[in-house]
Order: sequence, then structure tokens, then C-alpha cells
Amino acid sequence: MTRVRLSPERLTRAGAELADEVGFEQVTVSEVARRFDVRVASLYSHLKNSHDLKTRIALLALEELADRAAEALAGRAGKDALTALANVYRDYAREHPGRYAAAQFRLAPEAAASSAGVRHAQMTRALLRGYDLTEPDQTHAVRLLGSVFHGYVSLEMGGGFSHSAPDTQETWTRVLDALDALLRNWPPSP
Amino acid sequence: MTRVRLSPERLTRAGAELADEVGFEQVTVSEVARRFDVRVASLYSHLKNSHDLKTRIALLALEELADRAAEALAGRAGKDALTALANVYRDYAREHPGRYAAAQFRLAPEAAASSAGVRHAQMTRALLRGYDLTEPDQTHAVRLLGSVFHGYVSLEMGGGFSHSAPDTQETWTRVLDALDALLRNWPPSP
DNA sequence: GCATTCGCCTAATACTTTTAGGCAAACGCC
DNA sequence: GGCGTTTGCCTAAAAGTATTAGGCGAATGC
Repeated sequence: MTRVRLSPERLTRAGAELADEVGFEQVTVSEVARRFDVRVASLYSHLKNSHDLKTRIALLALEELADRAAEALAGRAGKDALTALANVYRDYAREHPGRYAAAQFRLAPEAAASSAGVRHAQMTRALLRGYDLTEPDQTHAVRLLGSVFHGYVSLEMGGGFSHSAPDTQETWTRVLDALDALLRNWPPSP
Repeated sequence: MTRVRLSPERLTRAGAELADEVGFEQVTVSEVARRFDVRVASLYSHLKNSHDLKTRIALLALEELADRAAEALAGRAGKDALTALANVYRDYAREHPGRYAAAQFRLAPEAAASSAGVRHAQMTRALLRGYDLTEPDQTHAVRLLGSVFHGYVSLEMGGGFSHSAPDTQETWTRVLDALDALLRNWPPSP
């Protein structure tokens, strides 16, 4: 029997594909083993445990997402940049629902700190340079944008906006218009 | 041996408590059985299966949340109502993290349609009567508010706003200020 | 008090997760 | 090209969860 050449990276990629097919919740060490046609126990030389696999998938998704975001922001500013960044999240979630769910996986604090998660916050800050916000309002705005992007995408994917009129694409466009208007006209603190 | 008097309702409540203690993901038919000191198989006369248990917990959470929202909105309007409704979600998530996670459980379309989920949308609509929005902008605004509430709460709970300055309470207040300003000054469509 | 119902039990099967220890393929070296 | 070492995948086994089938006794109703 020739060997299969497993590695944490290959297992993670397979896990990510599996997540997109059946959902992140259903990702299982056993199923990944099955896909490589090896015994489950064999994966445990490459992965600490099931949680480790999920963490790695989450980190992969965060990186991919951050890479896409960086590319989308390059050379854009203002509303153009806002729209581009927002669409990165929405499109990624549509193309890779399992990975997107993985990106929400609760990471241990140290893992989170060294993840691409921080790049995301930095990029949203970069976006805001096109608007006229100073601290602490800039941080408030970073958090608001993160909330809207994540909240919208997650409700839309979850069927929260049941396919009723008006269609979600229209809402998405108008929400981005509204956010742009809000950022250009951020209310002063009282 | 005297009987324990199980029922779907009691099992659901126990499951909800379990969710708040260990997380919705970790809710297991076996653990619920353990809490009633009965055999796992005994639960299957009251529940179709594990998925059924989770669905029931989700429906319970949605109802509780809708009840709280209805109470919070009673007698309030405008920004007062906006703040009250927003705090219902945030407070519920803090008091009952497992139930809040359950409320995001993907329901089958028919279950979703007959759930309290629709009440939530109606209440957000009611809130918007205090602002001057007509269709389809009202629907866009309903979706925006849902996204912000859910997105903010979920990121905050997930540690997304790593305990850095400024604190999340301040951001929350300013975000609600910003949303109020936005709703009072909704940008016309282009 | 007795018959019926129905609720919880035992038993059994099938997965998934995880650890321990074995054997042979692959690699590095002469 | 043979030889030893490493190491990668295997078998074995234990523990936990999900689920179904069928039994027996407690609760209920007359």
C-alpha cells in the first residue's frame, strides 16, 4: 500500500470543502478520513482532535476572507470601498457557506489574536479613512460596520429575510447607501 | 419506581437551561436524560429526535424574546422604543446565551413560518412607525435593524470586540444614536 | 378491583471521538 | 543497492451519543 501523504493543511482544506458541502456543524473527523480513504485514527497524528480541525478551518476561512478584503480595498476609497468590502463578506458567504460559518467559530483568545481576525479590523479602519471620523467614533464605526456586514449576511443566509419582496439585493444596496450617508454624517456625541 | 412525568415541554425547558450552561452546540439528548435521571431511550416517546429537541428550544427562545420585545415596546416610541428593543436582544443574549444561540437555529420553512419569528419582524415594523419611512424603505430599515442588533450582539458575545477601549457599552449607545439619526434622515433612493 | 394504556426500561445497533501500540513504507546514509 | 531509522497509517479497544424495538409495571378509568 502506498501512502496517502496526509498533512494538517490537506486535512484542513478537505474539511473546508466538506463544510461548504454539508455545513460546518456536520464536519466530522470521520468523514474527512473517509474522503482520504484512510482510517480515522490516522488523522490524529496530524490533528490534536476534532476541535483542532475546526479551529484550523476557521483560521483558513479568516485568511481567505482577509485576502479577498485586502484585494477589494486596493485602490478604492469612500463608498466605492465600502461597497467592495461589504460585498466581499456577502459573496464569500454565498460561495462558501461552510467556511463562512467556520469564520464565526469561537477561537481561543491566543488563536484569535494571531489570526487574520485583526487584519479584518484594520481593513475596516482603512476603509474609514475615506470618511471624516476621529477616535473614538472611528472605533464605534468599525464595530457598526462589522455588525451590519455580519448580521446581514448571517440573517440572509439563514433565511431570516424570507424570500419576500423587496428582494434582498435591493435592500443590500439601500443599506449600503444608508451606511455611506451615515458615515458621511456621523452624529456628534451628545 | 415512581414515574418522572416527562413531557416535550419539560424536556425543552431543561434543554434550554442546559444550553445556557454549556452552550447550545453541546445540548445533547443524553445529557437532558441524565438531568431527569432517566434512560436516554425514554425521551424518544416525547421527542422525534435530537433535531426535534433543538428545534423546540429554538422556538421557546424565539417566543421568550418576542414576549420581551412586546413588553419593551409597549408605551414607547421613537428613539426610546429603538433603544428598548435593541436592549431586549442584547440583554437576552447576555442572560441566556444558549437560548440566544438557539434562536439562530436554522428552522425548517414551515416551522419558521409558524414561529414567533414573524412577531419579531412585526414589532420592528411597529417601532418604525415612530419614524417617517414608507415602503419599500421601511422593509429595508427592518432588515437593517435586524442585522445590526443580531450582528452586534453576536460579535460582542463571540469576543469579536476584544475587550479593548472604548468599551462596548459606549459603542452600543453611540450605535443606537447613529441608527436613530439615520432613521430620522433616511437617504432618498438615487 | 380489574383491564387497559402508556411511560419508562432493557437490549441492541450504528456512529463518532480518542488513545495505545504495531508494522511496514519511505528516507537518509554508506 | 542494502541497511537502519523514522514516521505514517493500521488494528484494537474504550467511551459517548443517537436511535429503534419490544417488554413490564405503574397509572388511569370504569
